[in-house]
Amino acid sequence: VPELPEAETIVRGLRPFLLGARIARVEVLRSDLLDARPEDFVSLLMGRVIQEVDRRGKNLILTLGTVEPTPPAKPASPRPGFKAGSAAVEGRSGPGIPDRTHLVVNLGMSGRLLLAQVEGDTRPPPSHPGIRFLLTDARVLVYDDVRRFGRLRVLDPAQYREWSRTLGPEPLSPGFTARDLCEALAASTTPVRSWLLDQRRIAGVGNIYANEALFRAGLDPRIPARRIPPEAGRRLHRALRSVLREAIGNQGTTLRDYRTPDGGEGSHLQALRVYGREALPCRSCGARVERIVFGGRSAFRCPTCQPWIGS
DNA sequence: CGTGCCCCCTGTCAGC
DNA sequence: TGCTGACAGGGGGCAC
Repeated sequence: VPELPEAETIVRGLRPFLLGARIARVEVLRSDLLDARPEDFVSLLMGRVIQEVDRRGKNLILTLGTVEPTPPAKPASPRPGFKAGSAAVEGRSGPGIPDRTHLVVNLGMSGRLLLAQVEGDTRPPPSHPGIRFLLTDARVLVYDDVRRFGRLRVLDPAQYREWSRTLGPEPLSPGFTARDLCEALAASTTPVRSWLLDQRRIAGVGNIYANEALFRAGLDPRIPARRIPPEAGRRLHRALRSVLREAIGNQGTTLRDYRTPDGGEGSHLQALRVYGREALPCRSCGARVERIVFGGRSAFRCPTCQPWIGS
């Protein structure tokens, strides 16, 4: 489910509860969720403290700090000339263990990151737990995923930068301009809906918001990217940003699996203009919305509001 | 390198 | 009621 607005909602919901928490133990129940060997995955996370909770495209990013130095059992009297810290500050990190690591969580179609064992929690327990992160305060962060299309990986800072570089710009960042979009569109012949889904081009857009943005911009999803004139490219830029912002305001779109961190549903479903509305009247002109399948996925289009451009 | 197709996996729903 | 096929928010691998 999770596209950018859903990932953003999850991050905002979890952040206040996770910052500063320490991972005491990690249980891998479904190792096919990992690329790494389970024992390596676990050892990279054990004892670490969650310092940041963020998002990159559709991915959730937990930045984990070095283990805090364990206080010595008996306070050793500092010897003269002892440099405070060099060993202690590194904590348990030794050769090959970086100070900071990033846990990258791709939720696939049905992944959820849930905080369980919380005081007074009445939500049903995770139905398909895949990875359990046991925190030192007895709470448990659970990665739950019915279809197991999700992936979790731990990257050191250099690997993280390299991975992040393979993703396109964040569509909501101020640095992502209409001009950038127009120039990038001009370089490809692929249908614009497929173009928008490619994470290397823009990070975070999935099938729902690609279709919704194209409706708002008045563009047929099948138009080759490079045939979109600059004027329409600017409309698409504005449409993308507005639909993503509105969806975040609505806490995302719950079609089926997606839930906000507190177990609620995102309310953007009712705001959708074309996605999933095959044969229903266009909200703007009343014409029948049509479903077109290409690139192996459904696209939705109002035939009058989204005319084919030139040919 | 870019593009299109298949597959990963489970659940749900429409149609017979 | 039960079976079968289509389809679902994603993305990696492979052939062309």
